[in-house]
Order: sequence, then C-alpha cells, then structure tokens
Amino acid sequence: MPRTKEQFGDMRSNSKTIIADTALKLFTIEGYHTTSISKIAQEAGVAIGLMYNYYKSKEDLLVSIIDEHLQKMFESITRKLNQVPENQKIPKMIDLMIEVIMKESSSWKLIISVMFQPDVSKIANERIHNVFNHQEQLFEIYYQDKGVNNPAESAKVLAAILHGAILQFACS
Amino acid sequence: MPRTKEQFGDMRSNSKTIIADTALKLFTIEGYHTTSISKIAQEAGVAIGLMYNYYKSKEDLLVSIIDEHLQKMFESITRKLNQVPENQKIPKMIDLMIEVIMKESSSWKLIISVMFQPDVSKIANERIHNVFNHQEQLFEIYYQDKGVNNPAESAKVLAAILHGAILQFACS
Amino acid sequence: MPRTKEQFGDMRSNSKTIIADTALKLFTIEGYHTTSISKIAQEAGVAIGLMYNYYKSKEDLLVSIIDEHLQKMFESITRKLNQVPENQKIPKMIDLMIEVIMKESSSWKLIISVMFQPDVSKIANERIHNVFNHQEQLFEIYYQDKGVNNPAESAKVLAAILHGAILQFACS
Amino acid sequence: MPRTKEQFGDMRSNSKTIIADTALKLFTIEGYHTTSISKIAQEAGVAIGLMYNYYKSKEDLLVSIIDEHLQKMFESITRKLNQVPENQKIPKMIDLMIEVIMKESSSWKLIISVMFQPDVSKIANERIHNVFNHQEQLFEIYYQDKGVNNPAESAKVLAAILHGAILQFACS
DNA sequence: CATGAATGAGGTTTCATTCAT
DNA sequence: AATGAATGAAACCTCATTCAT
Repeated sequence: MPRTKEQFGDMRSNSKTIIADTALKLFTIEGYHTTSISKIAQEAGVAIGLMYNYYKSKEDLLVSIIDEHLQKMFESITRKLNQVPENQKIPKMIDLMIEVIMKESSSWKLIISVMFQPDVSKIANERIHNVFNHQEQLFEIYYQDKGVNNPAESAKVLAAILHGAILQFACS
Repeated sequence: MPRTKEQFGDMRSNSKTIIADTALKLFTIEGYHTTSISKIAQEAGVAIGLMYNYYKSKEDLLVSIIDEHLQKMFESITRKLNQVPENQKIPKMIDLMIEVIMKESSSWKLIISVMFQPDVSKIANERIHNVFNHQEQLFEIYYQDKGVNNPAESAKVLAAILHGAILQFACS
Repeated sequence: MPRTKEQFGDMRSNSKTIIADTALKLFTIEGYHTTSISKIAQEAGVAIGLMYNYYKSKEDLLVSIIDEHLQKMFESITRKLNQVPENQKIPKMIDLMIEVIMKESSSWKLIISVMFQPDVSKIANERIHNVFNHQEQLFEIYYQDKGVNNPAESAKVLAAILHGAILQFACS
Repeated sequence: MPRTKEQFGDMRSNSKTIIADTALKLFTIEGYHTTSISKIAQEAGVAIGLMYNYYKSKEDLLVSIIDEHLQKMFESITRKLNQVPENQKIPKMIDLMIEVIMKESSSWKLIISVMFQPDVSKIANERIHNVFNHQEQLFEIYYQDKGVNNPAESAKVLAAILHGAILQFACS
C-alpha cells in the first residue's frame, strides 16, 4: 500500500528543511565555496543526491535559502506594520528589522556575508541588493511625504545607517 | 651587454607587481574563488606558471597582497604619527586611516570583502582581524592613559564606529 | 467483491502496456540514453518504481520491447506463410515483412535505430543482428533448394537489399 | 628557457590528434554514451583533464570530430571535381564519396551511427543531416540543368540510393 | 499492485599546481 | 625568469535502482 500524499509531503518537507538548515549553517561557518555538497549531505545525514530532488543546483540552494529568509522577514514586518499609524511606519520598520535580525542572527550572518562576497553568487547578490535598494526607496517616499528638504539624500543616509547597524550586528 | 643585477631585480619586481595588481583587481571585482589563476595570468599578460615563481600558492598570493597593503598602511601611518603629540595620536590615526583608505579604495574593498568571506582564506582572515583587534587595544590603552571611566568599552565603541565607517565607505 | 484473477491480470497488463508504449515512443524520439526512467514514468502517468515490477532494469525494458516486436512480426509472418506454396515463401516473406513494418513504423524506427547504436545495449543489438542473420540463412537454404549457383552470395545480396530497404523506409 | 611557439604548437597538435583519434575509435566501437571521458584519457595515455584544453565538452569533442571529417571529405571531393566536365560531376561525385568512405571507414561508421542516434547530440545530428540535405539539393540542380522531368523527385531517389549504399557499406 | 523519497556509483567538468624546456 | 601543456584531485551533478509503506 503506498504512502498517502500527506505522508510524502511530510517526508519532503522534513528533508528539505534538514538540508536547507544544514547548508545555511555550513555556508555561514565555512563559506559557500568551501562547503561542498557532499559535506552538506554528510552533515545532514542524507545521500549526496537528495539535495537535487529539492534544488536545481548548489546555487539554487543558496538563493532559495536567502529568498526564503528575506521573504519571511518582510512578510512578518509588513503584517505588523499594518497596525501602525502612517507617520510612524518607518521608525517602526527599523525597529522590527533589527528585532527580526537579532532573533535569527545566524541566518542573517549568511545573508550579510553574501552581500560582501561578489563571487558567491551573482544572483543571490542581486536579490539582496534589490531588497536594500527597495528599502531606500521606501525611505525616500516617506521623507517626501514628510516634506523633508532633500528626501533622496536623507533616504540614502538613513539606509546607510540602518544597513551599517545591521552589518555591525551581524558581524559581531 | 649582460643585464645588471638591478635590472633583473626590476624585471622580477615588475612581473611580480603586475601579477599582484591584476590579482587584486580581479579578486575585488569577481571575487577570490571565481578568479582563476589562468584568468589572472591572461589579464596580466604572463604565463600561468609565472605566479608560482613569486608565490607559493593562490592563497599565498592573496595573503601577500593583503599583508603588503596592511603593512604599507601602518608604516605610513606610524611614520606620520611620530610628529604628533601623544594625546592627539588616536584622533590623528583615525584621520590618517580614512585618508589612506580613500586613496587606495580598490585594494581596501578587497580587504574588507575578505573580512566577510570566511571561505576565502582563514589565514588572510585572521591577519585582518588581528590588525583590527590590535587597533582596538591601542584605543583601550589610549583611553586608559586619558583616565576614561570604562576604557575597554569605549575602545570597543570607537573601533566599531571606525570600522563601520571604513566598511560603509568600502562598500559604497 | 474481490477482483478476479483475470482482472488483476488486466490491470497488470494495462500498466505494463502503457509503460512499454511510452518507453518505445520516447526511446524513438529522444533516444535510449537521454530518456530517463522518471521521464517515462511521468509521461506514462505512473510511479517511477512501477517499471521495476515488470522489468528487471532499463535495459531489460528495451530488450523486452524489441523482442516482443520481433516475435510478433515473425509469428504473424510464419502463420501467414503456412498457406503459401514452398517455392513462393521467400518472396511472400519479403512482402509480409514490409507490410508489417509499414503498419508499425514507429516501433520499427526504434528497432532500426538500435541496430546502429552500439552503445544502446549490446544485448538488444545482438538479438536484432541474430534475427537478420537468421533471415539470411533462410534465404540461403531457399536458394540452395532452388539450385541457384552461389546460394550464400545470393542470400547475402537479397538480405542486403531487403534490409537496406527496411532501413531506408524506417529512417525516412 | 621556455619552449618556442612552434614547439608548443607541435605538442598541442599531437595531443589533440591522439585524443580525437582515440575518441573516434571508442565512440565507434562502444558508442558515444558508453564511452566515458576517463576511458578516452586512459586509452590515449593522457590525463583526464587534458581533453578540456582542446574541447569545450564531450559533445564538442564529438561534433568537432564529425565536422572535421565531413569537411575533409568535401574539400577533397570538391578539389577533384574541378577537373571534371560539368555534365559528369554528379556521377564522379558519387564515385569519390564512396572512395573516401571506403578509405576511412572507421570514422564513417561513427558518422553514420550518429545519424541514427537521436540522443547522441542534436548538434552533431543536425550538422550531418544538413550535409546530406545539401547534397540532395545539388542533385536537384544537376537534374534541372539536364532537363529531367521531375528533378526534385529524381534527386530524392538518387540521394536515397547513395546514402543507402553508404549506410550498407558502413554497417557491414 | 503502486508510490515516490532516498540512495550512491559513476559521469562530466574545473582548476590549482607541476615541470620540462 | 618565463612558458604553457599536462596532471589529477575533487567538485558538481545525474539517474538507475531500491524499499518502506
């Protein structure tokens, strides 16, 4: 009698999580290039080939991990921001970001480090920079609405401070 | 007429310099792992094997480049600090560091990026962190001498600010 | 009500037939090596593992398909040849072969292509060549009985023409 | 003292020839997919990686071998056809083709077999079919010039006979 | 009989390093 | 000092096959 759809779904979900978590850990500690697929498999206690049931390639694994974390963070933040009055959204957003980052610092260390590793993965790199650029734009709109003198410049400064702080934290 | 010893030395130092400069450029733009020795050789216009006349390995090349730049910076800074009264040495040091970094930003981008790339080279990584830790200690001594309340903490903060600024600059 | 033995047999034969037909189609279009078991299963709408209920291996699947078609052809031909006077058997055989091949050209394209693919399967390859060699021997006996001068040579020529024609047809 | 350009050129040429010849032999005997790169290297007496100094990939190796042989054949044929009166060019061309094929039968076995192996390499396959289609067009022009009734049809028949003959020969 | 996640041998490919000249 | 062909370990990746349910 074959397993049910649900049982198979659970198996997949479990394996995928184990692999992604192990990869995240090793990428963070050892770095992306020096972490081999077989090392991940060994550490995760699965066969080498299993990763390829869930991810197209090593790069796809990295990008997926990063995407998932970025998405999770922004989902959670966006949800919480709904209950905040318009003119306090940006300060609150900064608070929330730092909160999220502190709660899941290990995965964030990876994300931060990828930002400074041009050779890790151009794709992953672009994703992250897009996110940060997008944030700067949000800041600019915020400053425009507030009638600040030079919103673009102010947004740049705010983004620099925020991202600098994240960075300082993640690398401590 | 046979070449003089100096001319040989020049040639050597010439090829060596070209290789090191090319490597620095490529490491910074493309990253350490994605820059192959043959790419460096091609870009530098020399044979693949030539690098191994000057450096033991690819890692040694990286470490040497970094060491050289760190050393050059601290030599230059130390020299200039001799003419500065004791109690202004730290502020002056910070000025000088930023000045040096701005003048040779491309090499500093590499150094910074290596700091965040655990997989590039443990050795290079350690060197750099040693330098930054050493600097923190200097700050601590400075604050002790000044009779500041909590010199260790103050040194940490100063170092964080300085290194954060360097980082912000290097990654802009 | 429990299923009868026959119903089970039908189901088995159903899945088996679907798998074999799908495999034949894909092997012909895409080639043997580039057609994966999972592709066949997907296309056939069954689980990957099911194939192994019916066939020992991928190679066995191929050999079985080929064997089945060869056997079916010769059974059908032999049956029809019984009603033919002895001295017309060979010409009739040729007619029948061409008829069969034209009726099931797609499967024959596979068989032909396997003949020219040493790397597909040594076993399958040998089977097919045996069949063709066997046919040549039949021709030789036929020519001997007819008192032809050089029966071996004539048989070879006849076989070459026939098989050349089959080939030309199958690859058009 | 480094080797001269010429010495290096000879080395390259020798290695490339050894690899291509060995590959041709193995592809013909064992087939493309069942011949591994390491088998070729071993048989050729060189390191596994050497092939990649000369060819981009295994497929590129195959395509290059085929291209080279097709080109060599048509060059040689075209050269010889220059000295033949216009209205005898096609018959002469057929003679020459058969001559060339008989002289280098082993490489032609590979080419023929690739024609019937859709999974070997779509690229190689297309190249070969282009050549044969081109030839059919030449035949058509020839028949047009001769004022034959149905030149397209006649060309198709002539091509079929010629290529059938080549095939019969190559697979004997 | 049917399922598909899991396995791992074996393939292709890369590239730091060596070495004869 | 300089050359670049040759090496081969080790990486990534594929896919036929197994097996628990």
